[in-house]
Amino acid sequence: MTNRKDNDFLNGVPELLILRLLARQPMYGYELVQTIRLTSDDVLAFGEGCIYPILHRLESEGCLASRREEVAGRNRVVYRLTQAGRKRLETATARWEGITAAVGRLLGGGSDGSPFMA
Amino acid sequence: MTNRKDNDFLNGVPELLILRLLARQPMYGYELVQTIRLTSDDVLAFGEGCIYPILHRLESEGCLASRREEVAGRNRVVYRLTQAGRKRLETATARWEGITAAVGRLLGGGSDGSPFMA
DNA sequence: ACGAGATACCTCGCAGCGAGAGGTATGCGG
DNA sequence: CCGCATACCTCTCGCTGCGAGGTATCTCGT
Repeated sequence: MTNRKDNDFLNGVPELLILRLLARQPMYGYELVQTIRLTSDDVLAFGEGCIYPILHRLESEGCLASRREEVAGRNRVVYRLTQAGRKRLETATARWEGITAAVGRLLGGGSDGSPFMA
Repeated sequence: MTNRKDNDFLNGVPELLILRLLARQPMYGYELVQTIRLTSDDVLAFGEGCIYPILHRLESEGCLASRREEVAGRNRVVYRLTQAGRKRLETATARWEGITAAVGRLLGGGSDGSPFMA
């Protein structure tokens, strides 16, 4: 109401996290959503409408493989990382680290002025 | 070619960096663009079409104050942070740190499984 | 027995933001 | 004198995450 958005502020991050979590162990969509929300203490709270499309896209790109599982009459689609997915995770991680490092440099940057027209 | 985009991957970050740089010292738009690009070794390279609108918006929101400067026949609009801007910088910084911390936790997270359905 | 809520999957449309192209003007170096 | 760097600006496009909406089953409290 007061503010248009409350938590936004990211980009490509959902994909990175999905990749990373699936590298650790196979999981299903709903579990990923909860895990991200719980582990981050609600700082990161991607809706299912954000996660599922990414899952489908990553699978169609060969980064994930899925397998249906029947647990207590409930249908789960469990995803695991493929080799291509592992590769994708590496580049995504590197990118993220590069960005946070750069932002950190700008943020923490000493009292010295800008390198432009020094 | 291969990939549609080469460097995207952020959100709200430009605003944060502008705020932070202006907290250090007053600067003009073009200088901000160059400083961010140079300091980050081209990792972060926001175009002018990204920076100027943010500058205008932040000023209209009272976070920045501008002053025209005539240097060698060249017109510069120098911005400085207001008190409100300082406040905004604080919350934006806190937000960014919260997010990177959360992502780091997810990324580095030990071998222990998800806290969901432990 | 029944309804609410959690589990589990899915899709669609909106809105915000950054990217990039395009546009103006001046000063300086080759 | 042409082009590049400086310096400002605006507009449109496309991507992506958000929220709302939709289905179905199982469980727990009442």
